Amino acid sequence: MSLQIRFSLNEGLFLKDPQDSKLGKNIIQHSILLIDEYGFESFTFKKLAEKIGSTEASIYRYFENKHLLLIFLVNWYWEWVSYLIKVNTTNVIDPKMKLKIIIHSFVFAPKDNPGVEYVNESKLHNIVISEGVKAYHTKDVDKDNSKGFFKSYKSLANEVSNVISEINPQFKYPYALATNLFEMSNNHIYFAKHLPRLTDISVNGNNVNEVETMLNYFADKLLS
Amino acid sequence: MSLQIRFSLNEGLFLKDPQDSKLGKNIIQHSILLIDEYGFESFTFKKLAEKIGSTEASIYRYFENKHLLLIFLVNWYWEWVSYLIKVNTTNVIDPKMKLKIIIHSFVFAPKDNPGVEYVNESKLHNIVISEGVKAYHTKDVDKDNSKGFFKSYKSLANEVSNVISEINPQFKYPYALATNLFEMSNNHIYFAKHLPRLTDISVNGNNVNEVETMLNYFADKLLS
DNA sequence: TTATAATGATAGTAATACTATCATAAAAAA
DNA sequence: TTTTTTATGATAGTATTACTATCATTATAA
Repeated sequence: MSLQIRFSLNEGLFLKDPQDSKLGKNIIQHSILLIDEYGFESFTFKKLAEKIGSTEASIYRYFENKHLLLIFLVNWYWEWVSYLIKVNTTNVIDPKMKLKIIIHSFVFAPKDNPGVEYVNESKLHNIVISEGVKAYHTKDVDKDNSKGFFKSYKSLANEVSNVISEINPQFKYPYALATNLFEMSNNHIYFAKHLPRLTDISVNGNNVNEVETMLNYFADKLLS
Repeated sequence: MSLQIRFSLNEGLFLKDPQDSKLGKNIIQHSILLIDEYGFESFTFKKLAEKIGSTEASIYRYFENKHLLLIFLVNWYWEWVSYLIKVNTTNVIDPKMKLKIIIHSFVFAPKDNPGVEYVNESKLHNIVISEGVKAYHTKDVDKDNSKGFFKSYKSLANEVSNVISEINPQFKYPYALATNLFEMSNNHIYFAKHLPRLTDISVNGNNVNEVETMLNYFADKLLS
């Protein structure tokens, strides 16, 4: 019954592809649960090993360190969003409609078809919202970037910027708008939950309708 | 000759106000230099102690941990920006002009009058850009927020949102636009330097003119 | 059935993030 | 000035983290 999705993520991110083995899938599954529960700083390979009844040494055979694991998860998420967008926009020609669907796809990503048994997309989305920026806010960012660790995000931004340029070829900032839509989405969901005075929208439970409305408003207005 | 600016920061951020003593000022001064140099993760109180010829124990008498020190620095930065905005917008009545000056103030904050001898505003700005998000992306965010640790940022966002509402009282997202201008500024300076495919602008040296132009364009368009 | 690869078990190390205690120096009060 | 208080320095110690190394065992594939 379940989709057998398997993303080709940058091979530098892992020592051994975790998508290929039971233990690897376990690492992915429970690292998502634990990072969501403890936060990235308090998450350790030791806790993870205990949780899955394995050992630190075994986990280190898959990931060099927890930072690369985080980048892996974030990439997985963006690949998943790209996949959703691709599926939802096939046969859509109107670029305005496309952008609407794109926005819907990533704001509601975790609600749409949970596709892989060992990935809790909703919690992964929470991780991207709460910890995602830490993937590229490090002193290693240039080194990591040169290894292609952010390719998933960059190619997604590229696709969205193309749609933006289709809507309005004169618009000067298609990349900035594309990334800003993603960043705003994550930021304002986070603000609504934790720092509500920094936003106008509210998120009740996991109802992110207001975020979608806001992003559509911003996009429409900027591209008009 | 130098301005004797002294910001009243939330007292929960420190055990002893570092602005009150030679050692305290040394801690601030060199923590900025070291965080800028090593990044927040690799920055330790031990390294800082060595650098200023003091001891870990002494630094712990000022700050409970490096995370609170980071929040302190970020707050200091936002107080500094608030101060600049206040100075630059006195006697300006036109809200559109006000917003232009606000944008200019925070994009060029480090270039305008370095005001405090022991704070390198330019490097502090770099820290806010590279590490600032980590101040509130933690599992303690709600606890920290309830202690008022993010008040400086929230009150700045509030002031800017008031100007936005003056320009266009019908605009539905004054807070979101205000915070987005700040976040975009930091993000896209960072992108331009490290992940250029995620933005349209470029930053040559420390020339952030294109960022200012972009933010003005976004603000104008959204509020028209 | 034997080789090969994957995992587990255990141990060990350097660094981090602290806490505690006591001595000394500097500043303020008497 | 002398005393008291406060700030800082020096040193030591602990639990945890982020690994690395080695060897044994169990699956899997040849």
